[in-house]
Amino acid sequence: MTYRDVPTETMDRLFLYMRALTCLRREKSETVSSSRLAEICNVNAPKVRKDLSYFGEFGVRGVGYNVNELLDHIRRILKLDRSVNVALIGAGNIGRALITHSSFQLEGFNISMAFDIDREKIGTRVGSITVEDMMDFPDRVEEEGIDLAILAVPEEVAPEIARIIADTNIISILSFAPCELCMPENVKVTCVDLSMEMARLLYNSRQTVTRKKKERKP
Amino acid sequence: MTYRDVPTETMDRLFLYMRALTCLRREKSETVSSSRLAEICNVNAPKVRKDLSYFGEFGVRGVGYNVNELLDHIRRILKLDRSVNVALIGAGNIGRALITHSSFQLEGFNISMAFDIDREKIGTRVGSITVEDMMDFPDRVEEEGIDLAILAVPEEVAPEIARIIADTNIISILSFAPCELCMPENVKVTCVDLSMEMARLLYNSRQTVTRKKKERKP
DNA sequence: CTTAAATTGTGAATGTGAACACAATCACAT
DNA sequence: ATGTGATTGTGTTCACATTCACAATTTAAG
Repeated sequence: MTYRDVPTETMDRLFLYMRALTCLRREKSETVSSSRLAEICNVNAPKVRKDLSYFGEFGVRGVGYNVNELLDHIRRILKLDRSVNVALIGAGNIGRALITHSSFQLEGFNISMAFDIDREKIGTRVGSITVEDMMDFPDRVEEEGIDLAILAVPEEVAPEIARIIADTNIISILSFAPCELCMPENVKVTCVDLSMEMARLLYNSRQTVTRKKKERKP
Repeated sequence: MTYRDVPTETMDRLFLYMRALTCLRREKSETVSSSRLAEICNVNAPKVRKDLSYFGEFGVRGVGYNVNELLDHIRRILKLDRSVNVALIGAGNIGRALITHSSFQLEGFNISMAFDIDREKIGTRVGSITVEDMMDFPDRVEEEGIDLAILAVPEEVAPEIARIIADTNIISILSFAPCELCMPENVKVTCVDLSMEMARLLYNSRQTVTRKKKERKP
């Protein structure tokens, strides 16, 4: 099932709603109103309602939305109702942080394998995972059914690694290398660039007073 | 100087252009055409030209844009022509990764101080920085003129730390805690949630074939 | 000097998303 | 039962952003 006439922006916000609902569930909230949900996500209430209404009538008038129910609906819409297998490439500082920190292991994403090209690191353990040889990556990925790769290697080796990934059937890469990766067209790469986030953040803080307040993109 | 009638979206894309230009400069490119810049940023060429034209005429017809010159212009527009002082709070795995990894120390952002509440960590060195006591944070921040704080502490202590920050005049926080922080209205918080990034990425990869290609938001 | 190729800058048209007001619905108290 | 307060769902209007086509300008070659 694909949702053809749903605005791209709405689709985007669904991920925000998902995160907020996950928080609310953790806090044992039973129901949530559109205005509360909007508040958490930094949007406005009518937008929340309109967004949700594209997919059905999930709320109860006069009451609000059932947190668990709505979360399930959204997860199904976003095709996140099955858990996702993630492979980490690069067992350096970032890699270790990602595996160790529980907050990244959120809801259905589990980093189940780690790879490196460094002989020193291969065979060592990070958390409960043993670092494997990057040479074995293509075979192992197919065996284990990996959906997504996290690229946490130094910029210099990123292109080399990229070539290895390109030969597998992985089509989703989350990269920490601050550069363009050369990839086949069907492979989607998201580049995590914290300095860009900081720049945006800083700019917006500085504008708060002078500029008409406007909601920020997620 | 504020830019009143510039679309929000244009403002947002400026950060993308900045990153791309930084890359290009590193690769010693002298000039760049709108189409090449568009390619790197995953947008289209007319959009790049229109965006830039809101701020002046930076290009040369028949030739393109001078990389250095354009980068300077954009940095000035985004008020990033002076370097930004960043304080890290939390000297755990993430914190260490941020300091160690050179790619985060990008262009004008320097993490110059680190704080923690853990007695064990205070006084230790991370890279070239000595971890200080969080109790001293308010004073030290004022002394050193910190523009932005990175919050890389476990979720449990995040609210406590948030209160300390709230009493300083820091108005920009980049948080790795996957939860809402209670902050005064004028303080902007950007929450880095990698699992949400992963979810978006995965959804978009899966849609590539069935859905009409559409540019992704930055 | 003239022509061709490349590339920017931009006004007008088009498309898309946001806002808003209000009708519809529900829970609950009396 | 019935009214009241709360909250959702949505059609319409409006504002904003994107696209497109083309004029303007530059470089380079003949």
